[in-house]
Order: sequence, then C-alpha cells, then structure tokens
Amino acid sequence: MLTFKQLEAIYWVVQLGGFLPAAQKLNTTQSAVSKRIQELEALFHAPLLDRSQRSARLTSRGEELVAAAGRLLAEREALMQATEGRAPRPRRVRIGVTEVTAMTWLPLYVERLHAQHPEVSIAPEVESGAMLRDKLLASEIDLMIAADTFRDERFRASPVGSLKLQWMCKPGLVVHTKAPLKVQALQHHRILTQGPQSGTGILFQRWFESHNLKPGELVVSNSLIALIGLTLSGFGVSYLPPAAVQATVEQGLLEVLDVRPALPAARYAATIRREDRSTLMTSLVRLAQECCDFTRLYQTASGGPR
Amino acid sequence: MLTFKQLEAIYWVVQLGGFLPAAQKLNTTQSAVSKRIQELEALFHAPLLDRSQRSARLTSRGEELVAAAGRLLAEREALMQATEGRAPRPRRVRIGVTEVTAMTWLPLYVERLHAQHPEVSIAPEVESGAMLRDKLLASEIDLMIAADTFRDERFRASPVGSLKLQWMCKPGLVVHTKAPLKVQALQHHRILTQGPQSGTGILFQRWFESHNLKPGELVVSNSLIALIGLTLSGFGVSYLPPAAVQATVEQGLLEVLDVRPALPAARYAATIRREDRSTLMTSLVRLAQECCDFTRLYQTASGGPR
DNA sequence: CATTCTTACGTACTGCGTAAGAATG
DNA sequence: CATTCTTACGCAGTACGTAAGAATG
Repeated sequence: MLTFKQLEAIYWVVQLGGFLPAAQKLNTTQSAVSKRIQELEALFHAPLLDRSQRSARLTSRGEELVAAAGRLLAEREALMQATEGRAPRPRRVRIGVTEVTAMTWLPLYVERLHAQHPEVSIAPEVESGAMLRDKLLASEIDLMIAADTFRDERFRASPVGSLKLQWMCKPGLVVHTKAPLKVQALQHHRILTQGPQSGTGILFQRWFESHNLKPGELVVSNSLIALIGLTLSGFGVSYLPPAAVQATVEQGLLEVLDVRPALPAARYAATIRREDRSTLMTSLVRLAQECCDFTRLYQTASGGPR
Repeated sequence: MLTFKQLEAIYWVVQLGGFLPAAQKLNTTQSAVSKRIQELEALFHAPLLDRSQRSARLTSRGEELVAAAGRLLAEREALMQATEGRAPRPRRVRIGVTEVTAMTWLPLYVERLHAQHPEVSIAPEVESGAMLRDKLLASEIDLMIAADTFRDERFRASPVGSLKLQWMCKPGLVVHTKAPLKVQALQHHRILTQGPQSGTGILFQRWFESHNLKPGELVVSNSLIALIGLTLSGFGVSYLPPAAVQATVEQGLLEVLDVRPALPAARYAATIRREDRSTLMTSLVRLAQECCDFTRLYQTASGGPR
C-alpha cells in the first residue's frame, strides 16, 4: 500500500538533496527514510534514485513519482488547512526550565525553536524542578527541561544530556594540597546546597547519604544564583555546574575543588505529558535533544550563546 | 497525520452505506473502520457522520472531506496504475487442497474467488497434506488448505474451520447394540486409514496411541476415495468426514458408528508462506475463512455446492 | 429483537531507532 | 577518510481483532 509517509520521504529527499536532511525535516532518522524509499521502489518495481552518484539523482520513473507526490501532498495539506485550520491550534508553548538551563542553552534553544516554528509563541518559565513537575501535571506548562529526578507514569521523559557538577569555593577557603581532597574534608565546612525541591539537591542528598556522610552545617537555598553569590563571597562550599560559572572560574573568583569520589553528573531530560503526542511537541523534544549538550557549552552566567 | 487508510474508510463507508460493508471491502473489521473514522473526526475536530440515524448520513464537513478523499484516492490509484500496472503481477495463484476439501467446498471457494478477483487465474491441485507442505515450501503452490498438522516456522497458518470425523462401516459389519461402542471393540476389525502423509492419518495415529490401543489389522491407503470405496464394500471400518459422505449415509449404504470416546475433529487451516504478504494473498486467506465452514456443508462426494 | 456502531482489552506486528557495515568520491 | 546510504536486529507503540456493550428502529 502506498502511504503518505513514503511520498513525503521521496519528496523531501529530492527537495533537500539527501536522506539526512529529509529525515530531519520529517522528524525521523535516515534509516527510516531509507526504508520508505525502498518500500516505494518495491511498490513500483523500479529504482527511483540513482545511488551511483552522491547527490539525489532521480530516475525517469522517480521524476514522475515526485511530481505526483508533490501534488498529492499539496492536496492533503490544502484539505487539512481547509478544515483543521480553524481548529484550536496549540500555538503557545509554555516551557518550564530550571535555573541552570536558563543560564546555559535556553537562549540557543529558543532561537532555534523560533526559527523552526515561527508561528509558535514561546513562554519560558524558570522554576524549581519540583514546581515544574507540579505545573506539568496541572497542564500549566507543556514541556519541562530539568534533572531527570521527577519521574511519573503520566510523563514521557527524553534524555537530553548530563550536567557535570563540581565542588567549588572561594579561592583559599578550603586548605588543601595538590592531591585530591577526600569527601570527609567537606564535613568541616559549611555546605551550600539546593533543597529537595531541586533535582540536583535531591541528587546531592542521595549521594551524601550513600557515602554515609553527615553534613556539618547545611545552608539551603532555593536559587542557584543565590548559591553562586554566597559561594563567591566565601560563605561556604557548594557544588556548581561548571557550565554555568565558566567565566567566573577563569577570572579566578572561584576555585574548583578536586574531591574524590566526584559527584555524579545530573542527567537532564525533556519531559512532556504522556498523552501529548502532537507533532509540535515531539518536534520540540527532538530540538531540545539537539541543543542541550552541556558539555559543549562554555558561556557566562549572564547568558547568550557562546 | 492524515493517512490513506482513514480516507479509504470514510470513502467506502459513504459509498457502501455502512461500516460493515466498508470493512469487508477493505479486508478488515468494523472495529478498525470505526477507529479510522474516529481518527478523522479527531483530526478535523468535528463529527463527520450523523449517528442518530442508521444509514450513513454525512455532515457538511463530512461531505467536503469525502469529496476530497475521492479525489486523493483516485489520484493514488492513477499513480499506481501508471507505473505499477506494468509490473509483473502474480495473476496466477496455485492452490493446494486435500481430497476432503476438493470434495466439499472447493467449488464454492473457487467460484467466490473468481467473482472477487476475476483477473486471477486459479490452479487447484489435490495432494496429500505432506506433499502440499513440501510444495508450499518449494513455492510450487502459493496457498494450501489442509489439516493444521503441518506447522512450520516459514508458514503462516490461519484456521478455517474443523472437519468432523466419524467411524463408519458397511451396515451390519460391526455388530452392536444401541448403546455406544467402546473403542476397544474396533480392535477386532480391520481398520482402513490414511497414512502419515495425511493430516487426518497423523491425527488418528496420535489419538489411537494416546488411548493405549494397538490396532489389529491396519490397511493404509493414500486416497480418501479409495477408503470410501473399501468401506462401502465392507472391507473394514474407517473414520470418514460426514460432510463428504452425507448422501451415501442417507442412502443407507454406510452406517455411522457411535464410538466413545469420539475422534477429535481435524482443524483445518489456510496456510501461506510467511513472507507472502501481498494484498491478494491475505484476501485469499480471508475468503477461505469465510467459505470453509464444514459444518454448514451437506453435499455428495461427487461435488458441486449444495 | 435484530442490526449497527462503539468500547475495552489483549496481542501481533509493523515500523522505528541504534549501531554497525558497505560504498562512494 | 569523511560522508552518505544500507542492513541487521531488538524494542515499542500502533493498530488490529475479538468479544461484549450500547443504541437505534
């Protein structure tokens, strides 16, 4: 059976001159596009693309088909717009992110998002992870990008990358040799941390307990910005994402402590409501996966891509 | 995503005035058709059919859509015929059946098959079950309808109905009261049976062994016709499908023996090669399932539907 | 009460994605 | 050697079929 998916595949492969760009356009993989083309060739008992060259060169049958495909797809499009066009389209997407996200690649994400879906209005909100989870459940936001700590049956979480965390303090606050510090050394210092409403806060708590440690004095803040400020002033030791304080470290205002064992990285995820299966949402998640690689980001806390 | 399947559904529901006929046309179930229509209504955020009446009454949106669907489907059809029409189409189907099948509903099947697919030339072959299996594997036939005893990984077997078997003999050969006979009584008689190349022969063998019986004298034939003839002449006792000897029994030439426990019915199946996924083949299997209900057939060994 | 459609639920299978392999320039 | 496409394989989500339920005339 000839399907629209197959027609889309051949059409965009020809338009964009390759399987990979076509796959991206169609929100799928090269592999899938390849299969759909092969299905077409099986259906028509004839090769449609000439693989001997690199570029997408059509055979004569291929040309016929692509022309027809263009027509069919255009008609479908018209049909959909004629009736569905009036439908209540979710043109506003509310995106919830945590502070680190906001400080790192949110600008890049929003930029690309706008380029790809100019008709969509984007409303980013910065909240703690726990708050984001509640809002997602209550449909007050549509997408959340946060540490993958807040799992739920009703959610669909897609991993987007890991956030490295490192112990930091005001230079000189923690006296140490060149050798790595032991975790126990931290017990004598005031530790600045995020509370259990934060994904990284939860991670830290688990990690500390799993090493049978009891923190000395613990100062809890709900804001990463506040934590950074407190750490800069020498108030205590905290674990911060290097990605967010790169510039500050380079200026010598913060010292990175080499503590063993190291803190585990915080795995981040783009999470949506499970039933939310619209094309737009899957596309947003995909884009997040492309953008949100913390390891490649080096930027200041004040934001702006690179 | 709008698919051709959905368009086909609404189109044929309107053309044929109901879900059930549409489902048959599309080789699927009412349930599936219902779902596809619902998908469409979800897609267009509007009811397309008015369910308050029985008949398929379209809403205004429905009318628009059906018109468009008709166009799109016609174009697809044209596209397929333009190129695929020249393709080497499997217009010859080789059907392998066993003797019972040939004697019972094969004529009906061929008739309906021809009505539904006039372009297909049908070549029926009558062989033993084991031979049919070998031929199917060797692609010497395309479809086999036989007792479901010859399973194979490479096959796809669809049940088509059960063939009742009963012990029979020349009237008076086996002396008995009105009470049911015990199986053991048969041991003293010559038993006419089909060999292990036959599905029912295998069934019989298993059944006999599972009751810890040792047959007295066993006469094996490879042909059901031969068995019937031998039984008629009083040469021995055999188990025959009533469906195939109905008339003979009614004429008083054969006596049905009420033996306990009774022989199990032989489950029949329409079997094709697993990789054979063409529309035509699935359609043939479906048709077989509709036709091949032994219980409803009453006809003479000389054949001809009813 | 028969017919027509819907709903619910378990299953099969298609089609997808990952990852490795081949081919090309 | 990098890029582009194919192939193999395991998994998941879809879509199907069965069977029971609701609605209609």
